[in-house]
Amino acid sequence: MTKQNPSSKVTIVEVARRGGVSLGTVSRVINNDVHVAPETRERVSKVMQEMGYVANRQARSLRGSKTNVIGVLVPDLGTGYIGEIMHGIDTELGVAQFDLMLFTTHRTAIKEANYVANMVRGMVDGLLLVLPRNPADYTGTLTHRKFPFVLIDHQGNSDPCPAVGATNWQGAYNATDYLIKLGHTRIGFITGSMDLGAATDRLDGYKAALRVNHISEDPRLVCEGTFFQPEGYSGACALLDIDAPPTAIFASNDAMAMGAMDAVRARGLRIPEDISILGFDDVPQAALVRPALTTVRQPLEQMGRVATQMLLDLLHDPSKHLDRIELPTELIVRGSTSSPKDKAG
Amino acid sequence: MTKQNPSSKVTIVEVARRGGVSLGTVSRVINNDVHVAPETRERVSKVMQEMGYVANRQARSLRGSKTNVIGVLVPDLGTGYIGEIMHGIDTELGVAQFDLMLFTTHRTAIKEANYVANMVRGMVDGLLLVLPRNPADYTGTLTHRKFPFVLIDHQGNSDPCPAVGATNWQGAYNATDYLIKLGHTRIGFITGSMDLGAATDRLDGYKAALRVNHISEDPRLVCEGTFFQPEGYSGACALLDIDAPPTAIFASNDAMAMGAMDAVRARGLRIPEDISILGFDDVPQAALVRPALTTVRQPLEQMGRVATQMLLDLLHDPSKHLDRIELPTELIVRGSTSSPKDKAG
DNA sequence: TATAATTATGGAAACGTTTCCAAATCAATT
DNA sequence: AATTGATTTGGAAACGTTTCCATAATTATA
Repeated sequence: MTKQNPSSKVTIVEVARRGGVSLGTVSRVINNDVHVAPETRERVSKVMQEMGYVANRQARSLRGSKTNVIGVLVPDLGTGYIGEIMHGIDTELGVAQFDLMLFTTHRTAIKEANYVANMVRGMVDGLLLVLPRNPADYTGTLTHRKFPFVLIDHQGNSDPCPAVGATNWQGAYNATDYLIKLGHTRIGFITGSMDLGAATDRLDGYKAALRVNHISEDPRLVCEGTFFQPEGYSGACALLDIDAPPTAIFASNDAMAMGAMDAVRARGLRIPEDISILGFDDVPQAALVRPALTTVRQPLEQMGRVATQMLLDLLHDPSKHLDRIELPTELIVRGSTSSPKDKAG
Repeated sequence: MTKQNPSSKVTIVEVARRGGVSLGTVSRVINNDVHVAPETRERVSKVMQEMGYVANRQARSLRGSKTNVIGVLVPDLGTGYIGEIMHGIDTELGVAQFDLMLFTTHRTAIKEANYVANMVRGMVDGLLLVLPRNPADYTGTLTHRKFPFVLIDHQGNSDPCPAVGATNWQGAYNATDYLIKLGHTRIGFITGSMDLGAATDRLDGYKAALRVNHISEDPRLVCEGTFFQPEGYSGACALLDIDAPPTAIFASNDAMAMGAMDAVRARGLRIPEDISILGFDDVPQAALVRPALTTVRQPLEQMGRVATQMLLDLLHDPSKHLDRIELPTELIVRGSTSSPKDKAG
């Protein structure tokens, strides 16, 4: 390696001088412009390599008015759920040679909408909004300003806009139907945050499956939560305390399902022999826990990938009109569910 | 609101024209320069507000050669461990008005070192390296180029450089000593990746506590893992299968401890009555699981905060010489540990 | 009142690129 | 040999700031 002076900044003009060409030519070499003689290209390339040239992103962005960076707004990190989505986003951005700027909601809880509208302006070419809480606050502004964005995992209960979600209703329906087919008739349900479309859809899917199978709804079997693990614990406790307790508990996400598993075990009951437990999401941990959790798989990683592709599409052709996409959920049967043991036995 | 034309870009020159002042004056207003008449300041501020002016980050960075962005390199996301650290980083960056660019290692596994050395150049003012695998690859380059960086949670087994860690040895020592004081004499240990300093330190702390308490080491009680949950499961199974199985299992992190809990329960044994389980890290989930996990708390959030402060310090005064900092670990006693039941009983 | 000292403002250069236009080189056609 | 056409290259403007220097305006001092 003959790197000359790695610490001092080597710009395009240095390269031009040393290569005996003009700025324009160097730029053309960098950007693979056709209009440059093979011989020149090679010579300039060699000089760049030797000098350890690295393009200045700000200058490039300033001139070209695109940053090759996309912003991702997440509520927090550290959950398997977000982790999976991020993985998908990250993978797809990697192949497209984009970088990722991370914004977390907890950091600027108050002025979130303003933040999205202003701060981000000029720093990123587009925005991926993961699990937005009240997207109506910004989707209007963003649409109006023609700023490219895609929502991930939020029910478009307002104006239609580019979004990626999963078939929550169908997933919950299938899972409930599966429990019924196993022989369960009293199935407890722990909801998610009912202000989220995903949560209401799952509840509706559950109810629909009961109805279709001619099982009457029992309000005492439905217990409200907000997607956090401790509510799975307390919810399951409440469900086990009613007169005719359920033989299966369907939690609206895996975190609550794991809380429910703990509650069931704390009562000295066995899973799945005494109580079946079913979750939603299929976070990586669901397969690692014992017994492994039967759950409705949301293709989280894929959702991240698809959303990213949509956004890149949008960047490429801003006039393109994209709408909500729903990816299919899938029931993953593992060890936490089985037929109820015979009551008479 | 009298925002004029939010979508078209309003620059400093527009503001200057409309405010009847020069570019320089507008810039001074923006940057709170003292040399501007109060009256002028107010007038210009009002114009900026009316026109919805937002500074262009690239132009600013280009001129000032600082981006107000710091880069964070993480192995992956979605673990509570990383999540906590990120939270700390994020909080501290928030108050300092910095933004966060995220790079994940899994994305560019191969050329990680090159990536750090080049791609990042000019995009960020400094780098936070979380759980770097082989930092020797880049610390050299970074130091040489005088690029500010701080390592988080890696044993400085090579040259001294700015880093934040925790007292792994002491934490493991204390935890083991606690188990011994409870009456345990056969304590199983599941290691982390032995290529990481943190893992070897924990093992050494465990051994030291045994030695001090005159308990002879039994190699069969030490079982190698790499910090992943399934190894906690298989490790615990192996430990339970030996002739005189342990009455307590100390896993090198919480993920493996949870795997071990599953294994113990799968054998029909109770926690902590039959077997005590002890973890390391104190991830949020440790408190949520039942029984709640006794563990050695690493102040992860604080480690993220401290590292960020160090980096910001370094940005402010590049000549400053910072060294490794170790934050104290703390034993958090919860429900997964107790005295061993009397063998004779 | 004239001069010096202070403060506020305007003007222009610079940051490192990209891109457009014009000039120059070269081969091919008449 | 002269004209045309294609290809390669140089030169300069532009992107939106910040910062430095000089000038203008104001106040204080002699």
